[in-house]
Amino acid sequence: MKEGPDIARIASLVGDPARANMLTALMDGGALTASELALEAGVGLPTASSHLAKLVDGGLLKLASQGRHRYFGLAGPQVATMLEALMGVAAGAGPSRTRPGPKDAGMREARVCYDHLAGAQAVAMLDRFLADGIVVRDDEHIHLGPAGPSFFAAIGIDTSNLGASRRPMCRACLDWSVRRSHLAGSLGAAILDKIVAEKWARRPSGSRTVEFTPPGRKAFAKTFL
Amino acid sequence: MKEGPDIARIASLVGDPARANMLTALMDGGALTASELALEAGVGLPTASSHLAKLVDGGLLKLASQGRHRYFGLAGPQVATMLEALMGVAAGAGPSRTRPGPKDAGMREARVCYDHLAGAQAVAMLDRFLADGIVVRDDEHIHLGPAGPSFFAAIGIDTSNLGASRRPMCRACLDWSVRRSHLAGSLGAAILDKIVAEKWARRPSGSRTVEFTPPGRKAFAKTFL
DNA sequence: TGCATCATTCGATGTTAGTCGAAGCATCTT
DNA sequence: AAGATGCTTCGACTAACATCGAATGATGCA
Repeated sequence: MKEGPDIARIASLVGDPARANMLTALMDGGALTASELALEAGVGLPTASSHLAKLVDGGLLKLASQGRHRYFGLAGPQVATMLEALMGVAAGAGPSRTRPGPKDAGMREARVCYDHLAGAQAVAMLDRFLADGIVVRDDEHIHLGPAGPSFFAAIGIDTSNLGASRRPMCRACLDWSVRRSHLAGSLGAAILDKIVAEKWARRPSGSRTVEFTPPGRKAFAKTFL
Repeated sequence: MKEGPDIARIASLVGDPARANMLTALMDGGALTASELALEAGVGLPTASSHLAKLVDGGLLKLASQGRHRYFGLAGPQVATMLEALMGVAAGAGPSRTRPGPKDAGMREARVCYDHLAGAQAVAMLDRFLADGIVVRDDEHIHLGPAGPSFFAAIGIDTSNLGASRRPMCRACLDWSVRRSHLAGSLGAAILDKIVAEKWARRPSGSRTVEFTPPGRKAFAKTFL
């Protein structure tokens, strides 16, 4: 009767509210200490420690000990993708979706997903990339298209460098708010880096939203849309 | 502190082993009755009923009452996508990544997925069907192709009969071990029936593996590959 | 070396939720 | 109408686990 990977084991890890809060707090790709995560989850320090041990043991979190601080972060991009997929179902199937506040609207528009851009802007960007042959989609995988290298070279992103790492350059990541895919992988990360480096947008601390400045939004649209 | 969709709510739904088994059993997009799902999950009927009520209430399953039967199926493709993402993390981050035993190897090669063949052999079979125009794929749906009726008639499967049922004849089912699609639906079931009827393979009780006999494997390859 | 900070472990408590037997509904068949 | 089948509800039991207070361990600083 048991077939395939043990899905219940890791789903139950995410199933606890305290742990779920910790995981969502880490979805921006950063790493936090146990105390910070305890505050984030709204539980005491011993409780948080117990939860974190389980998450690390379960392979969802990776632990980086630095001196007396112990930083916890998501184990990898796959975990972030899984959490986004969960959010997509939760948003659609939620019982009574509390009306989206202004902050929530910003989240739908542009936010950080692990280390790349997500939200309506990110989905529109991938659409344009596909339309212009900058990337091509092969079933589930995404590859650099014929127009890709020159396009990215023109804006200062060296694609030949990105392929060197063992990490895939392009990946499709399902957007929970738009319910369509956006671009993840090292290329997606490089694009977010550029947006921040050019000061087109800023990332308020304590939130995943990405707030474009008025001129920054124009520049982003001109370059990527 | 609470932000975004209630991810823990639905993760905890998947977090119970019995419910997880039910959901994976429904990943081919088909619909099963409460009794069948109880058997699938390895729990009693009252327990299964309780679980199913929670899954429907949580928006993961949709219920189709037909007479005294009540068919449960996944609420939508997003749910399947989410489960797939969970499997991806579970397969990669699972601590019990024990070396695949002989039984597991058999599972990857050929197994039963509800009522049709799955595994490497099934994926190869669908590839051949697509290559020869026996079936054609239209985005997500699969239809009988121009060469289909005569092909199946030659081996004793009457395709005009299969369309009569309310159940779709062809359906794509994602294979968790190969990560590509194989053929489900009543046609897939008919093929598995033929394999068993011809005694090309046997199905050990208590397992989903399909064990081909040496001559049976040859006959299967000659006919379907 | 001593003190302060950060984090984990231990023990105890309370709540939640999965489980099944028996009974109750609803539907189809004869 | 009577029986059979499929499923749900009720009630009680059990087990797992989240939670916190207090104590212990680990690290860095003065």
